[in-house]
Amino acid sequence: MAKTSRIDGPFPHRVQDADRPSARKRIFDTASQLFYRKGIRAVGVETIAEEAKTTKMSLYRSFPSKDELVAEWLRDHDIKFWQTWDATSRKFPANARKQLKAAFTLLAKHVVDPQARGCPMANAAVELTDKDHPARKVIEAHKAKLRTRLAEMCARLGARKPRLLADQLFLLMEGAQISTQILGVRGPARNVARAAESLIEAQVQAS
Amino acid sequence: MAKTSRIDGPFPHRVQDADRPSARKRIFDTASQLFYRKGIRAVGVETIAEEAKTTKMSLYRSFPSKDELVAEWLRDHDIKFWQTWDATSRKFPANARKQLKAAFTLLAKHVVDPQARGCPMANAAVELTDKDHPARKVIEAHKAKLRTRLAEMCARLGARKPRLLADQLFLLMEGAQISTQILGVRGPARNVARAAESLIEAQVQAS
DNA sequence: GTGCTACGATACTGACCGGTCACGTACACG
DNA sequence: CGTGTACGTGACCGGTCAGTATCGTAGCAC
Repeated sequence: MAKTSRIDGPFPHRVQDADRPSARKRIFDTASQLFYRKGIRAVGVETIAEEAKTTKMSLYRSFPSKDELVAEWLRDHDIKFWQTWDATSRKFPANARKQLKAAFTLLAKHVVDPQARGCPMANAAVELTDKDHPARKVIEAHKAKLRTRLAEMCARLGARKPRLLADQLFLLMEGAQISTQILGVRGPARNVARAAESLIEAQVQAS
Repeated sequence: MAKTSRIDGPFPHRVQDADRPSARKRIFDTASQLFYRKGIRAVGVETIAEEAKTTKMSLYRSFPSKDELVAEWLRDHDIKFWQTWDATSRKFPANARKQLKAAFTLLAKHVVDPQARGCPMANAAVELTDKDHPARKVIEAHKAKLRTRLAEMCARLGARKPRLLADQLFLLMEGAQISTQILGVRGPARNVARAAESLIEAQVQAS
């Protein structure tokens, strides 16, 4: 409850060993990795603290609860996701078709990484079945935004039914993320970009 | 370890109250429901036993461990899944196109059920990150079979690249299952059948 | 110096986890 | 009738869970 610093404190008060990151940052980074790799429920707070070379008390000084730490992790993922998304889009200004293609190329690259374990948001949604878990609204907002953004792009590239095409592309993205976790990098996920191409083509060419 | 009856015993030895199902069956059915609705890790063996109106001991008399109970649940799901699949296919003998369409109609119907929480197999894959969990090989075998079956259908309906189309359809199926858990029945999942139609059409019409 | 801040160490709570042991009993079949 | 089987009861195991309390201390600002 008695929270102190928000992000990392106004500035690092004590630089113990040269530029060792703050306990909060170490905990957050460690938790992010472990949650993604092993799953949320599979990782205890004690494990996080040990792996971050600190103690459970430091964890609870920086985060009100494990659930909030999870939500915080996903909020951070959301921010980084859209940063990457926007950076990729900026490479092709005013060309929604190429922007969309770039997004799928990026996804295809991620999905082929053997380290990858799908989408943190979707995975968390599967694990956290409790409707009022603080992370759930983060997840829902993230995916709703993705859906909207896709629809905007589809509209800009002149799809006949932008929202329909957006939903179809959405399904491909989610499908690719989940299927790597089961059938690996040689599974169906590697054809996600071509599937997107096919769906887009079907909606832009003259019927 | 000391397992006794396989499926339900040769025949019900003791019919306590009229036709009350065996403890094993009650446990299995209860566990199946709870695992699906709340998630695997979220449900303890004690909870299962209570809900099944029996005790933990009866659970461990019928199943060697919780992990094996989970695997058993998924094996059962696999069997029922293919029973439904085959029954649906039989309605359109020698017409792969209609069979495929029927499969997606079935999926679309399931995905619109507000009770549904996606695919038990995929969800389990997300939860059970341990590579040598007994359930993992069940999951992988199930999805590999699905991929193969789709490819066979795509070949039969005359797709130009059957395995590519199968993978694309696979992604749609997985995407629909996962996205209902986040964006609900009004989410992208409701357009899964139309997406499939579009992908199939792109591969059968003259290029 | 004083005070404040960030952090580490350790012990602890109560609840729950998967899994086991020992015992009792109702019922079917020979 | 006795035997075996399926099942219920309740206590129990060691371990882990999230979360808390207490105390000590190193470094900064003033």
